Amino acid sequence: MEPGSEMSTVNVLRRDLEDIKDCLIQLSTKQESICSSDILQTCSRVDGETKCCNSEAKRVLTEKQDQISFLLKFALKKLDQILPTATTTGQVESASGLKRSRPLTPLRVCRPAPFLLDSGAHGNAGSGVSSAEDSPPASPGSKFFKVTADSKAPGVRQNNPTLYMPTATVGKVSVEPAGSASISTFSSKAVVLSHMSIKSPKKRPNRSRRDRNRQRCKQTEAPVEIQKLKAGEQGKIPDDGYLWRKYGNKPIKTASYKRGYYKCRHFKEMKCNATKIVQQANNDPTVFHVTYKDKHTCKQAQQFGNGATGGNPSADTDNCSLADQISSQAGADIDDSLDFEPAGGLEWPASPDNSSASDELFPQSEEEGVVESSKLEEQRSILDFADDLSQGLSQELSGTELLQQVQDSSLTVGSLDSVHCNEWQISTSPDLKLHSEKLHSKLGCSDLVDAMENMDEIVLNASQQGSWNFFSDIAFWQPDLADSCFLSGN
DNA sequence: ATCATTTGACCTTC
DNA sequence: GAAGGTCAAATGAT
Repeated sequence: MEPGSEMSTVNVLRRDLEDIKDCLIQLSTKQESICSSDILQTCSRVDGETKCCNSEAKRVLTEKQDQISFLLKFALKKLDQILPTATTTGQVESASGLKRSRPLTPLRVCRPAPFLLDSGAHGNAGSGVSSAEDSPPASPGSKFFKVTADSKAPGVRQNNPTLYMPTATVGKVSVEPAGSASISTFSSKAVVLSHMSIKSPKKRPNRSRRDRNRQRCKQTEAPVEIQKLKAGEQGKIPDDGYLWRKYGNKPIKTASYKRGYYKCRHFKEMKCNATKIVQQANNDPTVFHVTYKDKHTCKQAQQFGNGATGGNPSADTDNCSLADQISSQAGADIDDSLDFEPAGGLEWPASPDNSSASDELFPQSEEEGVVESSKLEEQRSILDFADDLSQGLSQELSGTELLQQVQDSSLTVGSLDSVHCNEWQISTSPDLKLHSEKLHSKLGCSDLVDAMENMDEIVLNASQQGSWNFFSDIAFWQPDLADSCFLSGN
């Protein structure tokens, strides 16, 4: 891939994130309207005065409210952190004269209505203090679980006694049914042999320590790129266009699936050091996290132009960048996002060595080029968590779903009927429709849920085009960002 | 026979 | 000692 086209993909990704963020802000407004809407005020008042309101329905609604509030806050915070860091890019951007087309929208956090808080389940009843700020719901069946300070999850630090995260895998904390440990046959033969005091017939000649260190040193200096790819045909590992040879397969303690190790097929005759490690995602077997190390120096690199470390030649051969795809979707109406491109014909800085352009944008901190496995794990954790967040948002941020739940919960008191709900939906968010249309024209999606799903697609497309570094490099460039994304509170 | 994959020993790091 | 990465013999597929 040409560095320029990769950068334009990153630009598009940024714009999409900004749009999604704007949409989230709109929804936050909507959520605030939920909290203060006459409908719920009426419900609460009636409940307080006549006790005729369906308390179970209110509890469900409250829980939903809390979850939405928390997710909104989390998403906004995450996006707020990603966007300014990604678009500011420190010296790089200022040096190249890049300017934002519009200022970042300040973070807005919705507080659920105090009157909705039950004293039993959620506490803070009547206190006027938001529960979403301090204690997201953790009721049975909730999408949240509690992480204590001694957790090994990334982002969990001392002095942060409690935080809440969506369920499923987060860092090294995973929620799995007891007894689900995989049965490994690894080293079984060795165990038997050692039991029988028989030494394994396999014996490799010892390499000198200096040679091994030299090799390891060479490996750790290799540039690393993480991509997240969808399964190929029949659920097999995705084809990235390069020819690889598998040289290892290992069960990993924290992974449900074995990790595959691949070398460039020309590693011998052309001394190509490119390798990749393929790990199937725990929660979604159709998703593969592929870690590319070192560049192809073989004929494949010449054939495909070898932009990124592992690269994705098939994406290069598409001759159609993500920007092109979205532009074609949006037709002529790209509007103000166009001036987000480098002004004055300036190009994004290209990597002199033709490696991933985002290496320049998001330089690795500390010892440059040295990638520790723990950081890779952290990146994977972040990617997994992004999945969870996206899924959670898709499920929870549906206003219509919430409305449906209200309507389905036998709340027939006073004005809480479908007509008023619909009116409320229209009236409380006057800009939502406009924004949705904008999103629709740009991304081909009609509402926030679609937007979030589309985000996955965008990210997937970007990853296939070698731009996954946009996210993964953020974790390297600013590791604390990954941490802070997980923290609740201010 | 050749090539690719699997397997488990060996290695380093933590 | 556990865990993960790599090597090369063993095995399987064509």
